[in-house]
Amino acid sequence: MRVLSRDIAKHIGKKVEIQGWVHKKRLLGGLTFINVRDRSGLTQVVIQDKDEVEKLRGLQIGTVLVVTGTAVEESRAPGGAELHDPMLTVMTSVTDEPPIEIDKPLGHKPDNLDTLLDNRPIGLRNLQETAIFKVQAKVLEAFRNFFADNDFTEINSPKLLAEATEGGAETFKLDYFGKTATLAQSAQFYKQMMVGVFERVYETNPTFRAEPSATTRHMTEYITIDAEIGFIDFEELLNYAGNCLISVVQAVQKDCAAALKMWNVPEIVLPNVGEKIPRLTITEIHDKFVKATKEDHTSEDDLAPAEERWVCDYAKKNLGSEAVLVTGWSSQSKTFKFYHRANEENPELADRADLLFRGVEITTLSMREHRYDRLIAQLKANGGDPESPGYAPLLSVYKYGMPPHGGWGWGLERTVQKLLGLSSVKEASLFPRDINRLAP
RNA sequence: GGGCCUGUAGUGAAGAGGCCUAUCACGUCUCCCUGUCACGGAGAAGAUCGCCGGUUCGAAUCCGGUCAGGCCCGCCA
Repeated sequence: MRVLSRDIAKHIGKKVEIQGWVHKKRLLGGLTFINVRDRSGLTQVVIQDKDEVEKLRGLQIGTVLVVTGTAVEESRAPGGAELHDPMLTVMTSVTDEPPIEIDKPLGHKPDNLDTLLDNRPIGLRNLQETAIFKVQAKVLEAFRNFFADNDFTEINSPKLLAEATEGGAETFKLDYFGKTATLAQSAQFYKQMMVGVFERVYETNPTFRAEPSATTRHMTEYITIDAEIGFIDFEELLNYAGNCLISVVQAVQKDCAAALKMWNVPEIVLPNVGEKIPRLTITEIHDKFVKATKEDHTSEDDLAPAEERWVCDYAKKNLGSEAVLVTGWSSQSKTFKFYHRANEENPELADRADLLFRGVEITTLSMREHRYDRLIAQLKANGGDPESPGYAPLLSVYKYGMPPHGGWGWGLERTVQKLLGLSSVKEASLFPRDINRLAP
């Protein structure tokens, strides 16, 4: 009966069997320590019998073992317990040394990112790398909990589409039995349609962008946490997003303390649950940024990357939050998409915001235009054809009754990147895809 | 797409015209070591310095090209 490393301390004095990978060997002559890795962590095994040690001769880290031994309480052992008088059985022997070290932190210098990613299948066994994806899993779990608590239904929309319609990002095209298909650049239209069915929906799926972006925050495939909420106003939408971020961060702080420590994450400065994420308009940020840096972006209708970094730092120092909701977007610029809704009192502005966290945009949220006639007018003004098969299914739901609604697209990897202070978003993806990487 | 930068054993780094027959650390191999946890000690193997060409008496080092990456900007989330 297999016992996991995390449960060794519950079996003190008993003979137990563990199964896992050799993670580290330390030979001290008459005494040998090995660490055996399983899904719950490491077990220290103390070997004194020379014949047992000999079984490991020539075998490398990664060798898969069955070890039976006596669980012993030992204050000098990591975790307070270890296995004594072990009997080793090699399940899978490994004679090749790993191409990348797995028993100590790997370098994350940008210059060496390529090596790190080329060796991903093995490098991810490094516990520091594993921790990134434990955090990612926790983030996803926290999102799901947030959505469940708020009565959302999880959906999965198709990623193979007939044509690109949303506008904005470039799409990937591929052969589809002689026709051209595109990979979904977002779940936008489908989640909007599903508001007419479920009111509140979300999905956590990949999305594909054929943008030639070569930066530390872009990938061609990434996971978005897409949410869409019916019967909501802009103010409520902003609060939903803010509360969602806070609850996700708190879940990570509560359950991933070891990972945060491993990555030397400084204290995360955010408001408490129920309090509001600070809001600043684009204009306010432009003005403050000019004063602080003499760098002028006041004529632009979007924030420059340097402004995004600066304003999060500013808010951390002055507003008690490393997250900022950026409002005050123009409804007259190309940042305004045809399905966005202009503000009722000030039609020059859009009911739209970006959520910035630790210097990067992690979420875009907006209210959608739900009034059929206005939506058609906005689409036409944008050059779109309401009769085209790309728009007709979406438009039909507005014809047959949609409430005011809004939602967001939230970048999972960016969130994890910023949570752990990783230098590139690619480090927060198991197998990242970018402009020049398609493997592994 | 534009600008700037990098490429040296499996991994990470040093070397910036001759001291290079290329140095160090980790890893690997052999030996010693009974409380290690980035164990320690002694020794060994492992690199035609990304590739092609040029300058030079002499190139890891300078120049040109090329390939592979990175960072910032643009685009975009």
